[in-house]
Amino acid sequence: MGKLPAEGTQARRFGKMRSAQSTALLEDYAELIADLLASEGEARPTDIARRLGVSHATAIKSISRLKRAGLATARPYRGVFLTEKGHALAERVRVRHRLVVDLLRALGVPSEAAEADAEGIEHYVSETTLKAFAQFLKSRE
Amino acid sequence: MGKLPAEGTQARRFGKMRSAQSTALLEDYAELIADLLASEGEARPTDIARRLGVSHATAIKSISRLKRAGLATARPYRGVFLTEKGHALAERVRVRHRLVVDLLRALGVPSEAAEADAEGIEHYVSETTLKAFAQFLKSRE
DNA sequence: TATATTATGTAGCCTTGGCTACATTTTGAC
DNA sequence: GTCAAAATGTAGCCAAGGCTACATAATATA
Repeated sequence: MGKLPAEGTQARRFGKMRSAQSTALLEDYAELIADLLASEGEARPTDIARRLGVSHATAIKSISRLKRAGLATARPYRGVFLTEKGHALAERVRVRHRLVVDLLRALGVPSEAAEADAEGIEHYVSETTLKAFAQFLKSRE
Repeated sequence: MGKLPAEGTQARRFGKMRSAQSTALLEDYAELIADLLASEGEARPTDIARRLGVSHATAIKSISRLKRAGLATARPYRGVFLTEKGHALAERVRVRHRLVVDLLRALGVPSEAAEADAEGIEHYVSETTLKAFAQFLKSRE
């Protein structure tokens, strides 16, 4: 059976997980907005909503959270843009996403599953683990 | 840049992620309750709360969700038990957790980071990816 | 046994992140 | 330039999952 870790250790792990969970959504929005800006030249709430599979009302509400977090700016009827901080986050997320997908692929996970699973996994991978992933991929070349 | 996947594909991936997110907590509770039952002979709300790092009130509320989901039973002041369904879930989660930790370790992630990250990652690993993990580990022996 | 401590349970509040329904603004087609 | 369609925004609802504060039950100790 899963021999129990010390109470404090276990509580700390779960706490870390909960905080990762709360930033996961912001990360996804930032990454998607960056992608839309790059490929379409603009990021409109309706497109964001369609791509995330949520209602436009939900997307708009989340966008205002991004604004509150200092990650995005948006004026009514004028699309969404990322702040410096938002761009930096999006870039970090993009790199991490790529790394997770590449690792899964290297382990023999089919592309579609790798892309889909990475969407969830990426938010919970620590720097330490990311380094190990990169190392492993490099050693494989 | 992250070339955008087709709209529908992307929306489906995010939807899957959201549904995984909503079961993650139930999975964690089931696993922890199983561990406590195995090692202590009982699973008390206060212990569960301490191990998850939440208040006992939060734990009790979550336990009632487990009951509603048919995963657990509990009578006032008498501890928490798992139903058949709850046990089955806990067992599946335990196996998956082990596999994820072992894989991370095999990739060179230090134990503590592997255990901590697995806590978040495990909920988002598909059957397909799990199989690939097992295969990879086997090929390494 | 009486009492203090600990565990459990309840109530009520908050934020997040979904939704629908409705109002308003912009845009595009005539 | 008008008017219909599409996009955007607002309001209000819900459940999940946190919390604190308070009440009650069980247990351990003097």
